[in-house]
Amino acid sequence: MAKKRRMGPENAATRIMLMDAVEAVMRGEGYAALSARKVAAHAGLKYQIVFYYFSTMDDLLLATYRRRIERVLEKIRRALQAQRPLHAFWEAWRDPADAALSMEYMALANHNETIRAETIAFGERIRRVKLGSLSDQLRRSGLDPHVFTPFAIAMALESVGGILGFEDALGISGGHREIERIVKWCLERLEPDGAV
Amino acid sequence: MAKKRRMGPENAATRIMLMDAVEAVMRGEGYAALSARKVAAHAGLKYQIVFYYFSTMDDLLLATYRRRIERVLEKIRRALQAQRPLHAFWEAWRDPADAALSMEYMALANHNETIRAETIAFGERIRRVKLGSLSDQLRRSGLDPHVFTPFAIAMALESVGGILGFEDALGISGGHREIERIVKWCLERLEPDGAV
DNA sequence: GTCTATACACCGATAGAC
DNA sequence: GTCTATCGGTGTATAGAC
Repeated sequence: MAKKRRMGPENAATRIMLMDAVEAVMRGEGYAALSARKVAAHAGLKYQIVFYYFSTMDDLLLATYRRRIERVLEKIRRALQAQRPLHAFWEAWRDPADAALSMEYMALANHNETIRAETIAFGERIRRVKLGSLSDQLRRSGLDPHVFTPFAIAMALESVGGILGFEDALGISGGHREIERIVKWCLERLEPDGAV
Repeated sequence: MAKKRRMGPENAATRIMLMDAVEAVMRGEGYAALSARKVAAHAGLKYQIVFYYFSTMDDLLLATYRRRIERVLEKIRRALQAQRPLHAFWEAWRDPADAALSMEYMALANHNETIRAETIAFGERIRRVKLGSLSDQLRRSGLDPHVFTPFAIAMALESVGGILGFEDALGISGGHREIERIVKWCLERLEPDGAV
């Protein structure tokens, strides 16, 4: 795996800047536009620097994706520790800022083997985090616990929130207030205001 | 717009083959891998033929996307004319075969202006089709019609079905049976079996 | 209708200078 | 740590032969 070429340290500031640049390029122009030249230019450097810190472009992409996964997991964990976890989860996920980037990585996962493997593992970890936090919360909702499982509810919120965020990012807004209303209605039933 | 270069007719068989090839490449390798060379090779021809039928690569992509939009709309229309429209819609949308391709176009819409415009217009048309078909069906469900509007329900099904299809395509299956159960439970309430 | 020939830009990656 | 120089490969697009 390791190339003979000499490589920079893992904790260098430039290394971080390059990963930031990857996300900036992906957000703005999509993963197809990713290139060592563009990434380095975004950081104000010559493109060869990329290969000093990362052995291949794929390595750079993977490192950036892993960093993002940790950040997203942390965001979810924090939301699930709120007084009303489902409400917090919904608000966090609905953010359109990350929707475009998520979509990009999802498309990428379909044909890039390393990103795919990472995405599947990511899915497993998300599932575990959700299950651990929501089980107790839902027992008092009065709904059939064999139908409305914590994971099912979390995934429904995640799916609808994700699509909503994507459409917002795209400039579509038709029908969104309707959706918000139905989601809020459901959340209120699952997590009543006073019931701590 | 029109280039001076001579161009082939709109109804040529090769033209269709090239659009088929675009979808095949996008499914297998993603939109980043799209190139005149790969598309033509997939059709067993030299890459220059692409520029005989399409003035630019962007033109080819747009024509292929428009064809797909019409097909998807037709699929939805057919589903909504079934005895139980929501059930049919769910089954149709859950198909993982198209999930990868949809994801690809969604990511593309975020930074390709022509695809974005087409996607927004597509969203409007879908909305109209749904509203026209589902309004009557839902009046007898006994649920608050101000909360459970036809469009909101259709979008919920669409979102969850889409994510499920994507995960299936990726090889993730954890939790899917749970989701299926909750969706089926909801559908059964909204569209009881005997109630034609 | 499809091909060869040609143009020029950009890509990832390496070796070695400073 | 970052640069210059250089490599072969691939990309879009055009002109013109068959």
